[in-house]
Amino acid sequence: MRWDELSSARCSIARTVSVIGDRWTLLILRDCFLQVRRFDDFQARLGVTRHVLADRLKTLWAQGVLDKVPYQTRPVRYEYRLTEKGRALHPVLMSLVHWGDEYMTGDEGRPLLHTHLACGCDFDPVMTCSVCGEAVGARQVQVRPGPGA
Amino acid sequence: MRWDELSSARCSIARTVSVIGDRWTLLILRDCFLQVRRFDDFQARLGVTRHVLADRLKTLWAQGVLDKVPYQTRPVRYEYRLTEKGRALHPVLMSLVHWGDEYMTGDEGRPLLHTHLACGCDFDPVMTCSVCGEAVGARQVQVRPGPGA
DNA sequence: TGCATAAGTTCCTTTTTAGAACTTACATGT
DNA sequence: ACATGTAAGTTCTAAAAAGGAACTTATGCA
Repeated sequence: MRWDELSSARCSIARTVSVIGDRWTLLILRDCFLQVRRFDDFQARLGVTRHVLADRLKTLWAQGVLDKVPYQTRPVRYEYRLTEKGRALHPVLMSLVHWGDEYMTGDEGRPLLHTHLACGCDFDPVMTCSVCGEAVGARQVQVRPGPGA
Repeated sequence: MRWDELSSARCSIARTVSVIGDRWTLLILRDCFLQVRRFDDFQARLGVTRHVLADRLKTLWAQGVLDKVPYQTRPVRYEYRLTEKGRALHPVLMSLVHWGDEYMTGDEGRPLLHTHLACGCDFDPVMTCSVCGEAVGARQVQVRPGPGA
């Protein structure tokens, strides 16, 4: 399976990975959720080469994950903002953060704390079942073919 | 920031991405959750080159995400199984699946359905707050430096 | 002996990335 | 007018990674 075939695989993970399954793309998205919006800001924060950054931003825009919004004219310059489709990646990023907090944090403690504004508390993300609301573990999930299989 | 510097960044996403932020690694993990365990099975299912597969499995083993378990002697052969650290990546994979189901599925419907064995229903994963139990949206999360910042 | 199996490894070519400089279209200060 | 600065890329070359196919190792089986 080559990279460009991934998006047509009959697998939602493969399709998602075809859009965001890249080291730099995930870090760009992290910064998007932290309100970073401009080319040079991404570049300075990430240390990615400008070439790769331009390529990844173009892909994310083409996929409808990011929107280009003009923030000045003469010359026209655009900033990048998450679309609704992009904001829907929030659980992915939160899952990545949580795993890093749990398994990649040393004695110094976690780098960032997250506050749930609705209840005012620092929290960890918990993956739950949309039907019964209980937390879902890996061993409680069974998979079977769907209509698109 | 070079790739090998990622793991030492003061960011849990960067640290997580330094382990699993690769197209093939994510697909390998997908197959691990689907009970694929042997080299040739991964290779046949993914179509990844054997070279890259060997490299990614070695990295995942070195990071404690996969365990090598001998399943025969003469010659000794090992199969790869998720460790507890590896199973903890389940929410990441479920988030990726769900986003793909929502945004990358055509008219034919989703490729796979997931049943929550505890309640017996097909479900979608919902990211909730560990404190209040409510669903958490991107705009209800505020970030601030933690002890490891 | 000859063929098959499983898990890699090796070799060579193609693609991607890193790093630094260059370009374009303006605004601002001297 | 002219030099300098800013933002968002683009271009160029060398280095690193990935693709593809064949080869290796250790063993079982006919």
